[in-house]
Amino acid sequence: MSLSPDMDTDNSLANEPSVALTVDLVILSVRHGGLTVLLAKDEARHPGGVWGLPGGSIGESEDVDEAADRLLFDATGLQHSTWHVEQLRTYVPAVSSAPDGGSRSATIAYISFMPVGVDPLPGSMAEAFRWWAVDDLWDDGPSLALSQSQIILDGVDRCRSKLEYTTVAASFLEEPFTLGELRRVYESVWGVKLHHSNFARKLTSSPGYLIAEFDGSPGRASLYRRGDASYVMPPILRPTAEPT
Amino acid sequence: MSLSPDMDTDNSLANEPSVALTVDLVILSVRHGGLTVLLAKDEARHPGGVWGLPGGSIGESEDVDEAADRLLFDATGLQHSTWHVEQLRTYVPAVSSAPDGGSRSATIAYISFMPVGVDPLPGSMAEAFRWWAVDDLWDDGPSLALSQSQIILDGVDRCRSKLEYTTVAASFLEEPFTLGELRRVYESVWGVKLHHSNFARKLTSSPGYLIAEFDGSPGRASLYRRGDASYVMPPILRPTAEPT
DNA sequence: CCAAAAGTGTTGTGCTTACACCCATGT
DNA sequence: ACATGGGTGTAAGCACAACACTTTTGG
Repeated sequence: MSLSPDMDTDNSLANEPSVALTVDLVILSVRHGGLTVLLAKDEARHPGGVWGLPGGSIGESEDVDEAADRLLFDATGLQHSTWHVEQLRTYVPAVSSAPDGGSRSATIAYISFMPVGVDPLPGSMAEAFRWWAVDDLWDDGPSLALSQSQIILDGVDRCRSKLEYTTVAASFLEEPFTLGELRRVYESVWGVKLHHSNFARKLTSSPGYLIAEFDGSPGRASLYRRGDASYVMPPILRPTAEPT
Repeated sequence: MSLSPDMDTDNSLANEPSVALTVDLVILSVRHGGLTVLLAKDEARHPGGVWGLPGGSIGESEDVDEAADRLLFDATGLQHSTWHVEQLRTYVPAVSSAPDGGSRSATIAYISFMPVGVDPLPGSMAEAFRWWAVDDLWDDGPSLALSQSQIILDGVDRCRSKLEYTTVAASFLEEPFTLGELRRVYESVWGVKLHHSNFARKLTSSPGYLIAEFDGSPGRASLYRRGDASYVMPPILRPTAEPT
């Protein structure tokens, strides 16, 4: 049917139209007891005074992962060596549905987790940054482009499920942290309540998740740092309403 | 440091260089007791007589998911409505490391699972297709571009881990299938042996995974179809050497 | 003095594992 | 007849959930 080797499936690197290749960052954090996302009011990237995801384009000397690292630095002003950054997904709408109607756009979305206490510096780029609670985004939130909403939704989904079987929850916290703080991360992201004692047992027995830094007695909370493990074994399953 | 709003982080859709935006397909199947990947010998996409992943470029009237669907049809000649297709990752090397040295390339990789009994039709495009065992790919396999090897590795990793907590294993089989066939999919992909009785109990008790079509007595195997569930609850964990 | 948070202990339940056993089919 | 594959049963072991209890800190 569409076996057309000469026009559509052929891609000899020359006759491509101009493609706007951009990186969008879904930077998440746990603040005020809920999951929040960092949005930017950037007239260049999001014209019309609307809020949107921070990001930018890829430099010639860097690959896309390096570009995401650099743009994350641009948006937050801080090194992120201990933070979690991963590619989320790439969005390429049909040309006809592109905003300007004519040119191809491709958006490579990344997701990153940032601890509290780390705040972006809005000054240098005349951009305004703000944390928005993701639960209120669709009710009280700012006006967002449809594609941006979809990217945020996908990023939040990825975040929620990654907490189950990886150790990324700890990257929402600055070291050292207590088990109670870590538990509140899970509770805030998932919107559930977890048993403090069983939670502590499960996390401390997961090999490589946590490194005890200060051993606390019943009154004083123990302090921990992130271990080397990336995966939690066995996984920490959400108590209610597992996906079916 | 790299807070350079005017040149690097600005991406007003106009001044982008030509970007070759292509879709690569990692089409996996379980054949001869092991995981296999479909490679194409396509002079247009992979010059020099080397093997590579099937794929192509995105048409103007379609988004990237639709393009992956269409290209999957082109490579296999068969509709895939019941098969599993998902985006894997996007690869954008630095411009300096591109094959022709000058232009930007972006490869959006998709992964798809195909049952046995479905074979691609190589004729119409003068392309040669072949299934290659992924375990032998690095020893006895064809010469592959480095980027293609990386994409295949990432796809196989994604496949192996998705078997644990989703129902995609069933998409490696044509309906109806028996629990033994499904068990051999897990065993082939993971390279392990599973207890037949406990495996059957676990799978049949996972809500929505399987729909019994023919109820077998102890001698005759029951036949099943895929259910509506996408996730396995609880997950089927690999017996040996879980990730840490 | 009381509330909240963190650590420790205990017990029952449920699931998984491992193994044994049975039934039907095909060669 | 026997090997193979599939289905059923069961006892041991383990993990987890739920709850009670203690200790410290903070107001």
